[in-house]
Amino acid sequence: MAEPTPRRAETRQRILDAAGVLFRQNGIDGVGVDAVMKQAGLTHGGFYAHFASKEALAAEVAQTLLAKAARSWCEISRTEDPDSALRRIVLAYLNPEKVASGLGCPLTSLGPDVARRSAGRSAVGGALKGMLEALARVMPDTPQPRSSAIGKTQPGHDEDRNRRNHALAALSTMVGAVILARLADDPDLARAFLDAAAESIIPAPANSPG
Amino acid sequence: MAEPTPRRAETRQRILDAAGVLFRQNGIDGVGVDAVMKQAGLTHGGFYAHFASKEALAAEVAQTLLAKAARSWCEISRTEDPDSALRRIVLAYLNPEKVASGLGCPLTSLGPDVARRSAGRSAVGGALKGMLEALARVMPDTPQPRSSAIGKTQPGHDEDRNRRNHALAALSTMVGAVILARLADDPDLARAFLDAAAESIIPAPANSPG
DNA sequence: TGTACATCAGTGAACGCGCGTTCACTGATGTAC
DNA sequence: TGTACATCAGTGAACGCGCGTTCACTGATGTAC
Repeated sequence: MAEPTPRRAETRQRILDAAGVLFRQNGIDGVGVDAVMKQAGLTHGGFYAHFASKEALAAEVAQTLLAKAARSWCEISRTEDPDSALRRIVLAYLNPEKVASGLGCPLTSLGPDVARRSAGRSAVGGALKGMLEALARVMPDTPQPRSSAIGKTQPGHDEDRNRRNHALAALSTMVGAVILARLADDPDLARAFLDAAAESIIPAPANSPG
Repeated sequence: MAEPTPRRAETRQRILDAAGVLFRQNGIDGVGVDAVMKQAGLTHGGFYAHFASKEALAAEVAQTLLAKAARSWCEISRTEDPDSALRRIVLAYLNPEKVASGLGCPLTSLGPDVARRSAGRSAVGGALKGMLEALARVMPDTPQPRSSAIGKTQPGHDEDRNRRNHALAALSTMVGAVILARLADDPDLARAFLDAAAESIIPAPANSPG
């Protein structure tokens, strides 16, 4: 009931960090509570003093990592001009070494797993919207001219809607490219997915997303 | 050593089909051999007369489903003009009911799971390339003009490279959009991912990918 | 056509194992006087 | 400063369970004569 002891909170965080690494690399079902606690430097018995269940841990891991990504994108979108912010966000997301490490955005490693668990889905909902808002803020408006718009909203509204659609598509492209790059047995093909995705999102010529 | 009996081959196919449904809906680790065999109308003991292990089944399920998708795309790309073929392929992939069912392309449900298993990765390599080739064949060349090309290859080569890059990015977008749509707890957001992805891939105005 | 036998697909009991979870206990930390 | 006690984070043995896998067996199918 009282405030959690500093030490307790720190241990809890260590468990979250350990699970963040292991779950992304091996999948939620591919890692036992035992392994998570060992990675955190503890024994498995103490786990349930910090989390109600392994499922609760998984949901919180996804939520925490996604919220961290959303905060980082918000920060970048506020401190840089839109073009360079977009560039930085996209190239960091598609960085080949990060992709190969299996770490990076949990959407690419845990997406389908989290989507199957209702606890997971509701946990990540807010962070996902945060990522989309940050991304929409740095998206260029209408890179290619759009024909036959229905034109019933005020000017400015359409721009926002357009930027939001670009953000939705761009996040889809990034998530898919990372998953497909990890799936490709051929390293050249893996790299090609990442490069093609970066090129399709970043308007200016992009030579090397490394 | 001899030819497999017709009955044997048919049973094997029933197991593959059952696993194709269950693995996509619940994940590979979320379904036991027991459940697969029950869904196929058999008992669990007979499984190992048809497959060496559950891992081998998983790899073959992914390979089979992906090869089927590649064949379907090839067929569409050969029998229709590129624009309508692309439209049909993309709208079928992003169909909201199919997405909600959890069936459809195994890349979206099993992608990260398969990517973690080396047997899985090597099993799907060929089919993945087949999908990309079919997609590249129906992709429009340079929807937006590309500036500062290095221009050292023959004309025609650049077009191919460009179409291939579009195919890589388009497949990434489709895979990501389906995963994110399933992850979104909000049905409007789910629909928005699918619509935005379709609109970003299909050049002409696309009103409803249903 | 009918009987005897070989083949083989599928059954279901059994195995060991690792998982998620519980709980009585230990040992360290912090407070009271 | 030092002792006695309460609190509490973490330990590790134990639990039941479900999983992947094996195997002796059954019952149906097909062949030989």
